[in-house]
Amino acid sequence: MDHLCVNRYEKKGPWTAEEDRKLVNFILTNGQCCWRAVPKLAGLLRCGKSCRLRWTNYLRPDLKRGLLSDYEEKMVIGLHSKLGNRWSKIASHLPGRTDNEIKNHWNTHIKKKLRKMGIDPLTHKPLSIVEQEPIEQPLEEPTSKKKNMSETVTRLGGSLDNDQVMAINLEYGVEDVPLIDAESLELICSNSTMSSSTSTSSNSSTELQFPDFDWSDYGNNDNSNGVDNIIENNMMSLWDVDDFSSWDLLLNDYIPQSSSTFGLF
DNA sequence: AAAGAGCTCAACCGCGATCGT
DNA sequence: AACGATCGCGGTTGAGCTCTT
Repeated sequence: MDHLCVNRYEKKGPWTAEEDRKLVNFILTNGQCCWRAVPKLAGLLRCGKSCRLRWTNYLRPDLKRGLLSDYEEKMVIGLHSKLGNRWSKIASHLPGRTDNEIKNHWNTHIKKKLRKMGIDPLTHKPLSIVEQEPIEQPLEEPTSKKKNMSETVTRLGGSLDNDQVMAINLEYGVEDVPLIDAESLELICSNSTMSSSTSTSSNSSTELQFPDFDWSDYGNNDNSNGVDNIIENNMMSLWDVDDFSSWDLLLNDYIPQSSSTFGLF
């Protein structure tokens, strides 16, 4: 039993626009700290856990929205072959994506896709082989997994080159996709030279750009590991221009329309 | 047009890890 | 070292939406 959510007066279920507004306002003003105290201080009848979840999975301004691109999907498959169901680890390699989002996408799309292609989503081996072998947990054998991942990407017609595949493969990595405080947000918005495209599609055919935003300046990003930098550099190109359009809404005229935050999606 | 089936994803639950005393 | 509080993760659920018949 999680004693963070035991108060019977605490509200559950879908978040309202008003609740979202309160939480966003509070965090942008005060930053993230002590989730247990957040609901009380923000005037919410929610438990801290629920607030944290809502913020990390939905309200965080650095989140990408929409379906994963082909490239992101390939990254997820590759990372999954290496890390298994460690969704938060996988998400840490995909800036702007949450563990929950990746987990959902895996369960609803990628699993089926792989099965359709004759690949076992658990082992990343061809189903015909898997049927003859006892199930092998992905985390147990690092060396064979590198091969598996490469094979998987290749089978998918993947466009990842060897460096990218190796980068994905390396043990653990970007631990901290930096969170952004209110001050930083203002800085980013004022510095951003992004076009104000109004496209809402996350279509991978869209030419990708990313803002002139140096992540190393933010948060506790103490990754001294060069590998992480490689991964980060590769992944930064995944940022969708349109994601930053919501930041203006957050900071200026955020007028909630529904629980679908910011009415953008 | 209506009903049922199938799908998606936000939110919840429970557990283990970590931190502070 | 022990214990309670808090956090974060992965699995699961179910409401609402879309598709099919």
